[in-house]
Amino acid sequence: MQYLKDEVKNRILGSALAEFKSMGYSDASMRKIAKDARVALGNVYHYYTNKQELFNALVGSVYDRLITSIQEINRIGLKDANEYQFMPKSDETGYYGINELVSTLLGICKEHNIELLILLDKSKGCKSKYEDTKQDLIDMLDEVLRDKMLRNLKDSQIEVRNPYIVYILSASFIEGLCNILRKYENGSEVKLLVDELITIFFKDIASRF
Amino acid sequence: MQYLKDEVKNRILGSALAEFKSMGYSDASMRKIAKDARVALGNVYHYYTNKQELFNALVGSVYDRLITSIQEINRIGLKDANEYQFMPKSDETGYYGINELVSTLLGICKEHNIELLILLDKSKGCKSKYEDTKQDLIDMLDEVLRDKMLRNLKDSQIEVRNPYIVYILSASFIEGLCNILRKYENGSEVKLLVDELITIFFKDIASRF
Amino acid sequence: MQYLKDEVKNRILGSALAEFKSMGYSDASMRKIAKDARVALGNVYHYYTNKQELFNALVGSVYDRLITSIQEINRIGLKDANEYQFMPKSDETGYYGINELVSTLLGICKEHNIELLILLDKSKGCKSKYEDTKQDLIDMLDEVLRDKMLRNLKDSQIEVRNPYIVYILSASFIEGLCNILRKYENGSEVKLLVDELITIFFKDIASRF
Amino acid sequence: MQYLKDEVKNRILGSALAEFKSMGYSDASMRKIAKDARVALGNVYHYYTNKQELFNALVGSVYDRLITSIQEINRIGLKDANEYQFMPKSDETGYYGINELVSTLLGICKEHNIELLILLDKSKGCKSKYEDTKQDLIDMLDEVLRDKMLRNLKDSQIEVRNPYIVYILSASFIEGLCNILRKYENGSEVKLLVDELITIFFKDIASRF
DNA sequence: GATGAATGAGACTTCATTCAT
DNA sequence: AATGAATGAAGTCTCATTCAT
Repeated sequence: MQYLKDEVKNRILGSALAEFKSMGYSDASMRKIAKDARVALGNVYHYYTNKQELFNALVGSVYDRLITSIQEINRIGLKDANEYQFMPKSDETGYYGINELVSTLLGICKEHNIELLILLDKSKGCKSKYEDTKQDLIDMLDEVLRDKMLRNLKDSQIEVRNPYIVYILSASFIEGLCNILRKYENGSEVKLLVDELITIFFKDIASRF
Repeated sequence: MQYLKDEVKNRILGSALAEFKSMGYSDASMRKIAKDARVALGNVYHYYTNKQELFNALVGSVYDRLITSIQEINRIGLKDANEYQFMPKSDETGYYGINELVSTLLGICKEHNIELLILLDKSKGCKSKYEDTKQDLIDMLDEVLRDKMLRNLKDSQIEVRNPYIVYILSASFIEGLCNILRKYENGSEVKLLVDELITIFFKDIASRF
Repeated sequence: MQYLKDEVKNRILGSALAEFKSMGYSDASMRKIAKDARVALGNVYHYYTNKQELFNALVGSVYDRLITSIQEINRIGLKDANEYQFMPKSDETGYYGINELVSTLLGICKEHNIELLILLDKSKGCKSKYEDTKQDLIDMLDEVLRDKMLRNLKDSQIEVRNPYIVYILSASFIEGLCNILRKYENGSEVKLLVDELITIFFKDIASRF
Repeated sequence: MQYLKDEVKNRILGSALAEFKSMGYSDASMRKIAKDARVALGNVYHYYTNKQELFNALVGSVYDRLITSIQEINRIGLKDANEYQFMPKSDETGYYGINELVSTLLGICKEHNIELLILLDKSKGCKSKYEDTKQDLIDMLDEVLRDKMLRNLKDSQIEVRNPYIVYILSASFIEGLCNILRKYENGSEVKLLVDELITIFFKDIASRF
């Protein structure tokens, strides 16, 4: 029976993944999820307490992995920032910690491309921590960039009039990531595009301020 | 009574603006709009036939203005594209027609910042032309950039592996605009930030491919 | 001011007449009545307490006149019935009291054709005595016919298996009247058609049982 | 569960039948239907998509059967009419095709008396083909009678002043049918009364013009 | 008297969730 | 475990009636 159970569970998860992806959390229908999974509606509730739990089952681990990485990068970033005066980083090679973030995201994408997209772009209305994932990601990138990029610019005597431009840049970059995820489910093409995106966004960035 | 009428109308519009902004079209509640406007539910329908009409009253004129500009820019852009072989544009000065688009958006922003944001980011589910505004804007920018930027790059012997990167860039830029709108309701600060955003995105862009 | 008042009142009544006729009581809209009368909605309620009162103002006198006649005919009919054994009526000339009913109806029609139609056919949902007018009329006709026609038939040795057929005949006849009223607003054509209808229904009726 | 389902379905249908019969389509309340069926409101929508579908479930098959017959009779009637000059029908035996119509109606009545009544008399406002059933029936009868009866009268040198009298007769007859349906739910009594009604309406009709 | 904005109950309908089998 | 019927709250919208001006 354990075998059957897992098989049903996976059908539900697969069906839910598709529904959440195409409809978003709020407009996703439990009925449709059950139907597409060829499972009775009530049975979905045997496996998952409610819509939120089902959503959690799909994106929870991806969320945890992502948040952990974010915090880790933030922690290291902060440390680096403290050491900054002794060891300025080149903007050419390191892009201020973005690589770490991106490699985390790419790692997640390999197997959980859609879950990541749902988390970032389809979680509106789910009334839980997940709803803020995209914002958290943007904030984290913003923070890292402020710590590092702004210091670099300051060293180069370049004045940044309104630091909110960094936030906007972060948000735009994350949106770029989302669009790549929307278009490509295949990991390798994602990687190529993300690399291009990083270059376009951050190469020689100091010269554009 | 005329005074009262306008006052109530404005309360409804204000309440609706806030509700649509925070909830999006689909999740916005007519009940809540009425309540926040301190007006009986039925009275909202005295002023606006239905939810769609209320939405239309908020964003309709902004939409018309925006679409007109988009079509105008596309028309001119197409003409330029046809003349392209004789007179290549510099990417430094013109930024490929983005300035025209942005000046339109800035004009709208001066007085209808939030309406524009709703149109671009909160219209999902409204089942009308408004629903696609953001996509239309991105597509238009994508088209302009393909026409002009890709030709410039080709002339410079720079090969673009996957032209979808242009679309991603367009979407990211529009997202940047949205974020500026989200943050600043004041027109002049918006203008400064948008100018910075254009520079960061498009200055020397050829060198980053 | 009295002049104005009557003028407005008449506009309301005229508008209401048209609305009740085309929509029936339940589906008639007070808003439309006010609008068509070029009168503010609230003002309708100055002249008439509510929808029922407005309906009453239109059809009340017609109803009273009709009911009075019905009762009168019933009373006489009953008297005739009691005298019946001494003075049998011919079915050819008298049609069992139908002429009296019809002449009442025709009298009403001359000036209140539409009111009569509304009373008979458009009063559903008004939750008052008016709602049953048609039924009352049918019942009255049924009663008269039972008193007289059935006795005549019995005298002629004709057995009527199920006396309910008399009720059905009455209802059909009244329906015929309603259709004439629906089609013709002009009194003289109504009269001609009603006479034909009486003939078709009641001439030689004994021979058709 | 299958038992339960049918039982509930029947309760809903029964409750709806009663509500539509007494209130008519427009004034029928889904809440009341649910309540009288001892079922949650939402559950009614589990069985029937909406009010119209519920109405359709009640009267749809009856409507189809009726319309099919009407068209069939019209088709045959037309053929007869074309052959008329060579073979005039007696009004005594055939009653101009009414028998065919009536036998159809009687067949329907045996099991779907109330549904037929609702279709003919309570469908106002349902915004579908059903709304015109009674009118269709009257028109069909009117057409048949004009084709045949009026020709017969003409042959007999009887002049019909206003042919609308035929329409009135048709409508009255249909109303008679409706009244029989209203009174008797039992099929055999219906048949007897309808036969009487036909005789009273159409026997020797030429002599009454 | 006159205006029309304002009210609120009730209409149909949807859907996440619960429950009886 | 599995089913899908059943529930009920909340959604949008309508309309007779009331109320402030």
